[in-house]
Amino acid sequence: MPRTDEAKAFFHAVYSAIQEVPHGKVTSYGHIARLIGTPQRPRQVGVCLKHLSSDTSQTFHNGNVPWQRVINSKGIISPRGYPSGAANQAQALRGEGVTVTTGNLGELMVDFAEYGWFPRQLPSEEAAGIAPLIDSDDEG
DNA sequence: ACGCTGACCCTAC
DNA sequence: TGTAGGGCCAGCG
Repeated sequence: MPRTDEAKAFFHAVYSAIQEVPHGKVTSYGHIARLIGTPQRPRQVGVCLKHLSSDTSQTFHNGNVPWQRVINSKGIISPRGYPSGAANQAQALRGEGVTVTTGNLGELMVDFAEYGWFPRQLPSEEAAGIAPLIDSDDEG
C-alpha cells in the first residue's frame, strides 16, 4: 500500500490502465508507464503489481486487475523470486487463450505480433476525446 | 534518516 | 548479437 498521495495516485493510474488491457492480449510495463504519462517509471509499474492484493474488499485486487497481461518489453514474462510466479502468470495467460512458449533457458515468452496491445492512448481517454499522451508516427 | 533492492527500459560500446 | 551502465523511486531493513 502506497503512503504518499502522489504514490497513491500513481498506483491508481497504473491499475486503472491495466484494467483496460483487453482479454487475451498483453502489453509491457514500459507501455503502461507511457500511457499514464510517466515514461521513465516502468519499474514502479512493476512495484504496483507486486503489491497487488488478493483482498477483494480493496478497490484494486488481483481479481479485477489483469496483472497477468503485463510482461516486459522483450515479450518475456519477468521471472521473479522463487519457482517463479512467472509460471503462474503463464498459466493465467494460457487460460485466456494466449500462447506462451518456453525458450531454451526456460524463459516464458509471448509473441507481441500476435497478442501485443500497444495503443497510443487508453481507450477510455480516446472515448473522452482526450489528446493522446504518446505522439507517434508508425509502429509496425 | 540512509542505503539497498527490484514484476523495467533505453543508450552505448 | 551481446554486455554494461545509468535513470527511475517506492518499500523495506
